[in-house]
Amino acid sequence: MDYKEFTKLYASSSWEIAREVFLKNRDSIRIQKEKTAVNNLEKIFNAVFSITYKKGFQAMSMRDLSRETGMSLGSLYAYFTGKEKLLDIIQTQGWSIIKKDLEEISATHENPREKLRAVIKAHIFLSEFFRPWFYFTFMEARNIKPTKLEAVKSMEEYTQQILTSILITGEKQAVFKPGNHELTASMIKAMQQEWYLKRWKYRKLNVSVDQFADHLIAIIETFCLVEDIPPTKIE
Amino acid sequence: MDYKEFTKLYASSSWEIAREVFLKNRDSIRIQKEKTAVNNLEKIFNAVFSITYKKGFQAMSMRDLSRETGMSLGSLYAYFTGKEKLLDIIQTQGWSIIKKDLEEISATHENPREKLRAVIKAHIFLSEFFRPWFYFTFMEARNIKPTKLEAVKSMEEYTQQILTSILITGEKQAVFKPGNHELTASMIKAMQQEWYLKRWKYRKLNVSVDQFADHLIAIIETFCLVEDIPPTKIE
DNA sequence: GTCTATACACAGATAGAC
DNA sequence: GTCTATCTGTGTATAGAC
Repeated sequence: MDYKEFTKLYASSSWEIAREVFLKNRDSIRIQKEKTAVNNLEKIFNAVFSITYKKGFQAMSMRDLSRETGMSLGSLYAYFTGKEKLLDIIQTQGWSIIKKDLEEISATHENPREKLRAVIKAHIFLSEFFRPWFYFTFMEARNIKPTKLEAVKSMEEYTQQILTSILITGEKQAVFKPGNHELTASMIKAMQQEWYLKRWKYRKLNVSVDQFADHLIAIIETFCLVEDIPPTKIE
Repeated sequence: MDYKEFTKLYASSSWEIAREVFLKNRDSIRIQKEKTAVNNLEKIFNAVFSITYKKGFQAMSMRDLSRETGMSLGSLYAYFTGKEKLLDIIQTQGWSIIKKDLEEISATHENPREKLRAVIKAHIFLSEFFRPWFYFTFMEARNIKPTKLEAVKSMEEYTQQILTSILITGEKQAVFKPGNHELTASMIKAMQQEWYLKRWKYRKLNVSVDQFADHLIAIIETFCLVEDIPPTKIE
């Protein structure tokens, strides 16, 4: 599967994400009409991403946000009770996107080798499609309250656990070599993260998301596979 | 070489770093006595790292810094002309540390295989020793002015270039396989970065910096080396 | 060299008209 | 549902005593 196919099958649109946020937070949002609310939420999120990419969430003032969205200060506060709540909404939704799609994909494949490929690719493709959400959740993780921070860390451990268990299962089936699977899983995560943290670099180098994912998989398969079956034989 | 040996050979102390900053910025620092200035600068840097690790530089107030250092607001402003200047000093010094030691090490080895190992390890060991500097320069890179930001990006490209050229030289000498070396170098950098961005994870997993570095090198050598010479044969 | 006290700008947030 | 006008706290930075 390449990125193009992926987007057709899995990715929900930016509007659908905003709608999900609206439904989840109806009690704290003062707007009644769904269409208005969802459209403006979408506008707000895009503005937040655009501003914070350059200077971070703390440095973004509500006046910045007002200018970028074209909405007044007063209006903004009808969509969230305060700046902190806005941060919380985006963070929570970000982690929710990651978790949902990753679980879906890790359930669909049987063979460990294919499963490993599918999960690695899915995560990279997701991070490409929802790059602002991924980037934001990572970079602004420090700004959330300690209680929520624990949730973030366990989320990191959870997604790593998915990879580790694939490697362990593969070893039992003699598909993968023995080794420190936990550490290998960490390295995979590190490389996946690179894609959304340093996009400017890959745009400059003219590396596509498909190339990037294939290269990562080549490195990991060379390291993990018992026999080096040429990649063309499967799929 | 392991981490313990490395620290004996290369790393300059926290005090020496502060002294270097003092000498570089004598014109903007209002304190005359070297000993006083250097001691306080060291205290200030440690306080900045401790506070910003939790909430970021923008969220750190000068009052926070005053509390953490035990110095008054007025005193702090004798060491730097403003908060922005403080950020600039730390960023500049951070990049300077990385550049200096990396150049030194990449010049010391001849054989491409050993050179690749040495450079990879050196970067990881450096980031362990100066973790607060590395973490800070990465996480707060967004807060610097666009002109300086270009310098940061070219720094990233420069360190990557060191790795790429080792891989290219190695390919010419038939030590490394052909491939997209630029992309491989990127992946190495991504994994190196993981060490200082997610230290909490490796502390929890009980992974030492030596283990981490060896695992990274094993992955990369398995992927790049023409023949898989057992690692014990060299060094 | 370091302190306390203070100036002044700008942030987040709300009230109330439309 | 959205706007403008405004309140109040906190931030950076400085003046001037010690």
